[in-house]
Amino acid sequence: MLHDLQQSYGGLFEKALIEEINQVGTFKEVPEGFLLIDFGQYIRSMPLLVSGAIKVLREDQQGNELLLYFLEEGDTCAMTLNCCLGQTQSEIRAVAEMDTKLIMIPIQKMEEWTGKYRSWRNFVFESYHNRLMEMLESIDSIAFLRMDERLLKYLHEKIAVNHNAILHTTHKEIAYDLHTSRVVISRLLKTLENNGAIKLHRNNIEVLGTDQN
Amino acid sequence: MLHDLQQSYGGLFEKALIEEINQVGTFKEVPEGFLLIDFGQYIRSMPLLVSGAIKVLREDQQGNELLLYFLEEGDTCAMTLNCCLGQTQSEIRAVAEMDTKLIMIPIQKMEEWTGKYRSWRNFVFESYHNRLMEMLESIDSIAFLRMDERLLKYLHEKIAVNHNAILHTTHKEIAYDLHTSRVVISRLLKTLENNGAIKLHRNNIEVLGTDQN
DNA sequence: TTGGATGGGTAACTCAAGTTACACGCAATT
DNA sequence: AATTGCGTGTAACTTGAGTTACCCATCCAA
Repeated sequence: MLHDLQQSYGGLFEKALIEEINQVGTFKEVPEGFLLIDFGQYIRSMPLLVSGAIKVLREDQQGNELLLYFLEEGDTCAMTLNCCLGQTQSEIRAVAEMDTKLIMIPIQKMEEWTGKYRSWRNFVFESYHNRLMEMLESIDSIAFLRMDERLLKYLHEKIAVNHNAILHTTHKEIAYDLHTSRVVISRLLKTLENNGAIKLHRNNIEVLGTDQN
Repeated sequence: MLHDLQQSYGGLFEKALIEEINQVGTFKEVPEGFLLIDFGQYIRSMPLLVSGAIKVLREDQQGNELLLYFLEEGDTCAMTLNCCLGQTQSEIRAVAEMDTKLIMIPIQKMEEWTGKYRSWRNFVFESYHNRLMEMLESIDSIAFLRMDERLLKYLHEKIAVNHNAILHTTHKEIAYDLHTSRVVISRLLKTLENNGAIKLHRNNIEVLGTDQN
């Protein structure tokens, strides 16, 4: 774990903090699709992402989902920070987008460290900042873009976190993430294919014209 | 200013911090409609709200707006926090919803105080928390509600911050805030009136069935 | 008092997106 | 080989909301 820690957070945290994390943190490895946090759950520890990616989702009253953003290496879950501090329930669902490695920090340490380590404080502030920016991005997409534009953006985000221009997913799952119906996604994907932006296959989508090809 | 400070933040901050704020902060009083921050501006000070309310907006590429949330007494602008720390430009526009009193803190103090005062740290964290929750609320509304529901919710939020069930506003302004067109708002308002939820007058809307009546 | 600006009402049309329904192929299981 | 479930394609219809156009009323300044 120490190696992973130094790899991902060595440049960010001072030595003493790295050591503390190494002592009180627990290493966790979860497979793709693993449900890390669900709505209404109380959170007892805070995740630091070492590798992989996490999908953060919101749910409406009918149980339909909406993707908020992805977390990647070096990120932490700001919503978790919130819940820890406020002792409130989780407002979001977090699912492993791929096989993912994390270090879990007991929440008691959080408060302690914010007083003790300047680098930790800055890290927490920066996490909040990043999450707010991602929420803004998300609002922009939902409020200002048409579904076809949102879809294309989604595909490119997904490529970025997966480092692979071939997305192993289904139309149904995309529809869940974008809070629409499968039929709509199939229709729009077909149009994108006709425009030469992507190629459709069973269970995967090849996105053309990206750096990952 | 000291009086206002103690009124709004006395229970929150320790004495020493209140005194520091009193020394370095500058009191500011702005009229309704005053543009406090605009997109792209660099921010040199951070506002603490003493009384009144502030409307925080996002803009799309065509220059159309979208209301994100309101700030009230005891709040601060988390987006400002962000911008101060990151030295980046403002991502939002902030407009006084009514005559508003603020205390402006030079941003250099922010960093200093987060190390020095626990109450300040908690205040900043809590502000971030509140803003994230409001962004979530905002996303819920945009993504999950129909325009008529969003409109009704908007009216009630507006009543809450104005402490008055008669809203002095125009259909056009509501349309801006909800990122739609005046015609759509007029249509929906008329339906609400026919359902007995509101009464329409020139330049003001009376919302029925609230505590403020 | 007249003309312009602003606020609001309403009809008619367009379009993006959601819904329903059904067809077909692929893959795993029996 | 037959069954079942899943992933996808597509047509036909519905609906919420954006657009255009034109109406009238109020208010204010020239």
